[in-house]
Amino acid sequence: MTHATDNQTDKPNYKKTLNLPKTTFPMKANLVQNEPASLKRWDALPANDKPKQGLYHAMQAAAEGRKKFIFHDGPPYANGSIHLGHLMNKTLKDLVVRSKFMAGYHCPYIPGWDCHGLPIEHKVMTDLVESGKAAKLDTLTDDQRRTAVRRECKTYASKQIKLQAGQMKRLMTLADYEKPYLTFLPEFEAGVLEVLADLCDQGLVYKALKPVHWSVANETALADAELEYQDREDLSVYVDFEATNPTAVFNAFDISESDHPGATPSFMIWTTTPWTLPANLAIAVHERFEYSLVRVDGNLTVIATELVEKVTKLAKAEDVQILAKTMGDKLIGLAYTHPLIKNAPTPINDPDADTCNCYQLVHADYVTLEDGSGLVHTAPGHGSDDYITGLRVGLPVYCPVLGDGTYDTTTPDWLIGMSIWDANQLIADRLTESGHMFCAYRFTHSYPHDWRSKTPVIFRCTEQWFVAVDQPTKRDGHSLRQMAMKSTGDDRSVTYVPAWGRNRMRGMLESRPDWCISRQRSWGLPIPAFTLPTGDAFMTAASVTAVNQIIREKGSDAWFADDPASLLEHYNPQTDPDAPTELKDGSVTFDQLTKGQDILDVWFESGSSWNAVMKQRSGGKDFPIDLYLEGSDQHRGWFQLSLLPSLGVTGRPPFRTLLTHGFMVDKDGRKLSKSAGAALKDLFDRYGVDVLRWWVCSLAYENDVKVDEEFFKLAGDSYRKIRNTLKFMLSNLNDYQAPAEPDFSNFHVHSIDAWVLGEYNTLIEKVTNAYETYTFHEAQKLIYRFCNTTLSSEYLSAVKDRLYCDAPDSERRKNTQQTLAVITDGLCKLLAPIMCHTADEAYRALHKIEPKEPTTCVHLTGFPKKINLETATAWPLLWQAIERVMKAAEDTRAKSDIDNPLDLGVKLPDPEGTFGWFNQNDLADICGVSRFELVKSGELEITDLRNQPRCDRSWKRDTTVKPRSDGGTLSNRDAQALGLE
RNA sequence: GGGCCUGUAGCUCAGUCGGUAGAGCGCACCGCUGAUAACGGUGAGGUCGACAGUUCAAGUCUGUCCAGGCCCA
Repeated sequence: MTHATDNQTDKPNYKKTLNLPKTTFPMKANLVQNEPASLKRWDALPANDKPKQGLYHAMQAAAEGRKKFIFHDGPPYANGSIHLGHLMNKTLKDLVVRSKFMAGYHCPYIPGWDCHGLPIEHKVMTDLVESGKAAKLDTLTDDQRRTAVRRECKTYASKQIKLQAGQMKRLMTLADYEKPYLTFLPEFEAGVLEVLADLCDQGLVYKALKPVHWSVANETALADAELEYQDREDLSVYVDFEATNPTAVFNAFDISESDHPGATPSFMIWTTTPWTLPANLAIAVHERFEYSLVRVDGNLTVIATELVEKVTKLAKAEDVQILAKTMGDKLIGLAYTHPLIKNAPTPINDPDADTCNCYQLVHADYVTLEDGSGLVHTAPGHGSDDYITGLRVGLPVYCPVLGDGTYDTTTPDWLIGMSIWDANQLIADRLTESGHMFCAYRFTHSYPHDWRSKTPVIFRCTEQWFVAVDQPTKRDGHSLRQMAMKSTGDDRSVTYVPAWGRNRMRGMLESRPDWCISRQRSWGLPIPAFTLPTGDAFMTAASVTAVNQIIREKGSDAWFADDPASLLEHYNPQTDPDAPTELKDGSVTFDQLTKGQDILDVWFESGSSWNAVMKQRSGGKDFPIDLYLEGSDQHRGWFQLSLLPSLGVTGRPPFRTLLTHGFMVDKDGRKLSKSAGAALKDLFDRYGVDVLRWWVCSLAYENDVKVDEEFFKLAGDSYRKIRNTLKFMLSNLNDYQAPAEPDFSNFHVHSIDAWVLGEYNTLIEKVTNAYETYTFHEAQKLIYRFCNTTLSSEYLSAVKDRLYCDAPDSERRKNTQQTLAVITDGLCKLLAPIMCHTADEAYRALHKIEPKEPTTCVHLTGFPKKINLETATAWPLLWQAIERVMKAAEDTRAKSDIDNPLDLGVKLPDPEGTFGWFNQNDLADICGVSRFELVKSGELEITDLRNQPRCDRSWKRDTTVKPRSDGGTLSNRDAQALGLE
């Protein structure tokens, strides 16, 4: 063999005789340019004989016949670009889809969008007003106008879906994007109405006047999930309501007639919503609290004893004197005079209401001594507690506030037509003038707001449709709440990840009120209810089913286009046991009905997706669903509102496992601002999706997730570490042709190759297990640790010498190359769900796939199988010894002028012969030294080998180095590699 | 105000049944220059949110408080 000589020393230059690493796999990932190319290549993947192509369909075709894993997408709202929250949610879901496939399941995934609802309608209406088209709408009939608005909304939503789907595809998420579920599609709408019909059938749907959260800005009732809490400054007032009969009050306090004070006593109430005072019909006290009759600066008033000091201090009262005390139950039934209204008013829509129980003191359990005066202002038309109290003691449901937030004609003249927000101050002023105001101050508290308009919400009584939570079902008499408590209780029918989701959900189900499912808007699925000439509502299971036949065929626009008679074309009152008698006996015909104006709460639609998508598309097979995965806010949202309909209809929960993730917060742990959460497009372009996915995968997602620019940079750093490890392995496999099946028969149990393959086996087991249990950050950590520590710093740095310097075909080198090939292949597969692009890039480089060949793809493989190979059991002990050696070597180098570890030798005492079977060349390579010797006794010794000859080729100073025939100084191994003696 | 959750190194996180606090990143220093916009080694760095309690012993159990998140009132 000939080789070049070094000009300066005249010695042979051996560099060109080494098997130096070489690969087409670049160090620089260039993700932003190269990821789209991968996406394009995957899109071209054929899916067997199926008409559809692309990676998703190829995977489905490959998975046919496997055990199914049913996973269901919670629909994001079809509005705006996707943001950091979507990044986390969609990536986590994709980790499930991909890891389930790789683990050997068939996991189809249908993406969905929540398309109806206020935010879109609001946006569209704003645009229509701005473009001047809104005026035209006013010239149309109601049905025409709503149809026109709906058309615009549909166009808008479709555009948003296209935008988001494109971004989700760029995120490399796999799903059936050609056939998503959209809540405005007739097929979906029909699936929702099926659920509604079944709930009607179970006797759970009713219409009633109830106080609901009402958005004044949008003139609609709001669901709990449509509220968001914001700080708001309000006027807080303490008001004296004069007793009608002073003597009765004094008697209640057991004051003898001779001691009666000469003034009229009052009852002091506290409220933060002065605008509800005109609707006051009662004052609630707690029968077991003690109340005091107090003289405050000359006035007589009643306050809970415990709160006297607090309240009077607040008002800066100077002279406070407690005259007498009594228990709350003595006060019940005492009458008072409303400071603003002479006679108790009757509700505008119920002129016959009985008002004889108004303006009295009543008992209520919810009275506390935390705030206020211990006497609670009660307005049944404006509060949920108040409503219940009103029902109990026989008060009318009086709500003098109209949908637009102004007072109706039953209020005093000076309030009629006025906005409640303006009335707050005016009412306070009036009370001050009339001497009823004890104290008023402004304060800030957290208050519910309409999530869309960001305006404060009020409680207001309206006619709404409800799903009853405590009503027994006709099926077995169990109420939704009972079934829900069972499913979150001990029967363990649902698994919660993390486990505390169970308690959280349980707490919410325990206390939730009936579900208000109606909305007063246009963009949604109409509630197919009719009004009879008597004014009564008509909606039965059979009528809903009948109308649904039309909707399934024509879509919900038919509700607005068709008349009642044609909508009820398939309805026969004779066969409907719940039909109203006037329809049964024919005294009322269909054309005398009027169509209801309400649409369904969007949560009812998404809450029916288990039926409208999963059951319906699979003919009932894909139910119940294995996994729902969403943010922890969905405990109240989609999770709960899917659970309730499913329990009502099927008697069982729709899901087997609920997995929740936390929210993004800033680097200080604070709520993320809107602007900080945006700008995802930018992140794609700066870091690449593989880096973003790697970052998501690293998150302890069950808690809040801190997000900051810095973290993406760090994720980029560790991405590069993985990439470099892959690159190094690939570059040492350049001259390696893998056999069809790897053969480990000539591997020594004590070899370092066997050791690393043992570590690799452990990795496979732990990582696949981590995927299985959705602990993706564990998988990420294990993979990173394996690349960084096991491979890069331990194995690869040890085998570098044999890869470079051994004869290319030496058994030792070939064994190591086979090891590398197997590990690289397996690593690509374990990484595939996370770094989709890079894993496939490395996999194709490993198998030397031509760039134009599209069919080889790591994503169509599966997780690697463990290698059947024994590993020496003494390795853990050996590594402990090696750690001591490394420290000693570092010590020696620090204390001397030796720089290069190859100038060192090691003598390790091994009196028991524990390490006797290990190859001492392996040990030297692991430590990066030239010689490693096991000795029977003595201390660990690091020797200076600088006076020993150094191999010109491998730079090692082992015992075989000597001058060779080519003029160089070489070790035996290097001489052999060059064919020299 | 209530329910659920979180707080451990500068950062991200482990820490099982209560038994002398761990890893990675970053940082500092050293080496290599045949993984090179790489690679290897060594090291510093902690009142475990605070306070009290139970215990021979508390990051771990109990209580109170502080800070933050989600959901609700």
